[in-house]
Amino acid sequence: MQKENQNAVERIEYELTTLIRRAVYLDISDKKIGHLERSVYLLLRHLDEFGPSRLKALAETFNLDISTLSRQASAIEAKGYISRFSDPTDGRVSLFRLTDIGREKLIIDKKMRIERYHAMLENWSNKEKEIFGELLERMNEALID
Amino acid sequence: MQKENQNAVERIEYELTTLIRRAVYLDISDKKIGHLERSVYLLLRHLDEFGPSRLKALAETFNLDISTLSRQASAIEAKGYISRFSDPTDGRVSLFRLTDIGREKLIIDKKMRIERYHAMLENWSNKEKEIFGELLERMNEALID
DNA sequence: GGCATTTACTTGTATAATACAAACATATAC
DNA sequence: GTATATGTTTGTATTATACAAGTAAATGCC
Repeated sequence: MQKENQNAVERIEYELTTLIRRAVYLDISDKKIGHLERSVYLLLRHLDEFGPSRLKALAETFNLDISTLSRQASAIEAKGYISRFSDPTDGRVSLFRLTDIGREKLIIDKKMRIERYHAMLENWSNKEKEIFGELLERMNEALID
Repeated sequence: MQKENQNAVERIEYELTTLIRRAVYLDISDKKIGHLERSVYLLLRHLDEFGPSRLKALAETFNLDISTLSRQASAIEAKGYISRFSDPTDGRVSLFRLTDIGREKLIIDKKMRIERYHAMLENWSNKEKEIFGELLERMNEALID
């Protein structure tokens, strides 16, 4: 039993390492899903899901330096996908929210991503997809430090 | 049924995107597993598994430009983890193989990675781990273009 | 058998994402 | 009201990457 368990974990380690390499590549290749960079997609998705956020909170969410988020957000703002407004209770804070254009772009890309996944997983049963989603969610929980 | 399927795929899309962000972060953070960079680990692992390889083949394996692999390999060679020798049948080709030190480093890091995964997945049943490994492998198949 | 073309790799250069540190603006504490 | 803390921006350095030019070796063709 110990041995089987060892093998299963070893396989997970191997496959996850491979998956990350392939997925990161896919994201920057010609076959990239949609039009938004992964970082932009994640930021828009976060604002859509959690509402207006400040830089510091976004940096923590994405495990990136605040300066990095500051530049990312400025770039995305320049594209018109998010807009900035001052926190009325604290003049130091910039809050960002999705613009209508940003929401539209997000919806389009999300749709494309989901379609791509549908195609990749077309020969999986519904049950398998459900289980995979659940296990991935648990894996993500486990990845939080 | 269509709806459930849709939700399952949506969840997979969401969780995978999140997983990639977390895993990439983990890899460069203080809590990084082991001592080797992910790229170095992957290269050593590949040489261990498939034997001596040339740059072009490695670049294709990792979906990276040959020039990138050339620099990576030189750096890893300088650390003494791999060594270079000429293909006796083709003087243009450099072949790389693991050195004893490289193999040792690989074994150490692999062990640490597997231990970390063991810890993260400690409350998963053996059956769940097996299924997750299998589904990840199928996902990786699906990610090949 | 020697020149043209192809192949494998290295090196030069540019770009993008990132972190860290310094600067700046605003808020809080005493 | 000044000193300190907080939130953000900007300057600088580093790293990973791609693309293009250069170099060395092999292959093809007459």
